[in-house]
Amino acid sequence: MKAKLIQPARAGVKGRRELNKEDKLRRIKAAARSLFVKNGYDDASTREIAQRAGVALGTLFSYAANKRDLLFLVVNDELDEVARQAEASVRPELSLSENLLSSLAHVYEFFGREPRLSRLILREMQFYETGAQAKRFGKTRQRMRNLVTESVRIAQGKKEISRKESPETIGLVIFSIFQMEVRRWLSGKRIRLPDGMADLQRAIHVVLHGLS
Amino acid sequence: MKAKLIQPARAGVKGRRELNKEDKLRRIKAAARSLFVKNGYDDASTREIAQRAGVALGTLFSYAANKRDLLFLVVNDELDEVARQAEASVRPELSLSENLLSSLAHVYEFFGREPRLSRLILREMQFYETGAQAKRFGKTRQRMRNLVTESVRIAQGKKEISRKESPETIGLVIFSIFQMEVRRWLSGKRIRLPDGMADLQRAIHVVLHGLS
DNA sequence: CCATATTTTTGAACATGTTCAAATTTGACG
DNA sequence: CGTCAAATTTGAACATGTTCAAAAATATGG
Repeated sequence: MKAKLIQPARAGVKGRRELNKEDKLRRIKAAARSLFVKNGYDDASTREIAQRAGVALGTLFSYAANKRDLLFLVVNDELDEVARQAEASVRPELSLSENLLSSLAHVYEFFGREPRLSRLILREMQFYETGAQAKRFGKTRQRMRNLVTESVRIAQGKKEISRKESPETIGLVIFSIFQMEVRRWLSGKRIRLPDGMADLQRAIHVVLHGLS
Repeated sequence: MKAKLIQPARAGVKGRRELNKEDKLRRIKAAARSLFVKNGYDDASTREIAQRAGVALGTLFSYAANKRDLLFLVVNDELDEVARQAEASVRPELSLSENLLSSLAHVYEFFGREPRLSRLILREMQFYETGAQAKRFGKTRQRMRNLVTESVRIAQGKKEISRKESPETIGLVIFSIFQMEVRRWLSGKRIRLPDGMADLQRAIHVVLHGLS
């Protein structure tokens, strides 16, 4: 392993090289996004994406390891922002149900914006772990799962729910339900936010109030 | 729509044509299965599958609409059998927890047999609805979901659990948890049946006994 | 500004999924 | 068996994801 021979001239000063890269990345993201949405994953060709971004075909693959990674490249920034909003919406004074629904509403809103793209994401993310962008995606999902667990912990602290089970176990159950509900919602013909949230609320209600 | 001009000579008598098709289908299934398991989905080439099955490349695509359908072609028979076993294991005299775990154990056993293939199935099935084999897969999944709902109905009939929620709603919640647990199990490094079942049991326990 | 090293871009080349017109095989009927 | 029509198979042809050696662009040091 050789050390890098060249460092940026001065911190905070961007050379031509860095500026060009940033601009290319922006163009590639925009081109990929619009074609994924317009044509779907399989019918969005890398050649057309490259052309629309104004770069050669090979350049695409120096910005994303492969086509799947290109998909994650498109959405990872947006998902980070969604996770941030979700985290910000948790309040200790609210009930568990209220906290869960207000956090997860941000995710529903995001996935509902481009259902077609969202289906691609949910399909391609399954068991996909290699590639820088996929790793980043996994981190964001973990943040969401931790957020649910944290809401559970708060509720247990207020004795709103039993402490017989660990917050991690309960959080995992709720997060599982959430993930499958989102998939079910996006599988439907008409994708309306209130319908999806109502189904989610009903499912969470079953867990919170139990079957005894 | 023209009616078929030619019918089999006599019912129950198979001509050369039909026999050849059956044999080719068997060979194609076997070849596809072994290469999917050995190389994974992406690295199992249709050319190599065709060669191993002793047919031309084009023939493959008259037996399966596309590569994904080829994957389902491989497992649909086995999954039908799994669903049958799961249905047969439900007994009215058992507790809900016992019924659920003994049904779903058959599915765990199946997916645990070839984890690599199972991951492919779970990934490729998401939001995939076109193609004959995919449709058949969906039917089998629905059977499993109905089975869970039926176990819930039995438990409600015996007043083992509350009737405040419909069996469908409760069944969906449990089925969601099951589906995500299987995925989580198959994502792990070491895939051991007892571990997976223990996690599933813990998750189901949370729902059954609630958080009040 | 020049020479040189490093980074970045390029597109031809390759491998693979899928299509389809032509060739082959099979079945029906005299 | 010979003839014809339908079903089935074939593999060349095409489009697409991905690689990589060569070319171009940029930074560094004199």
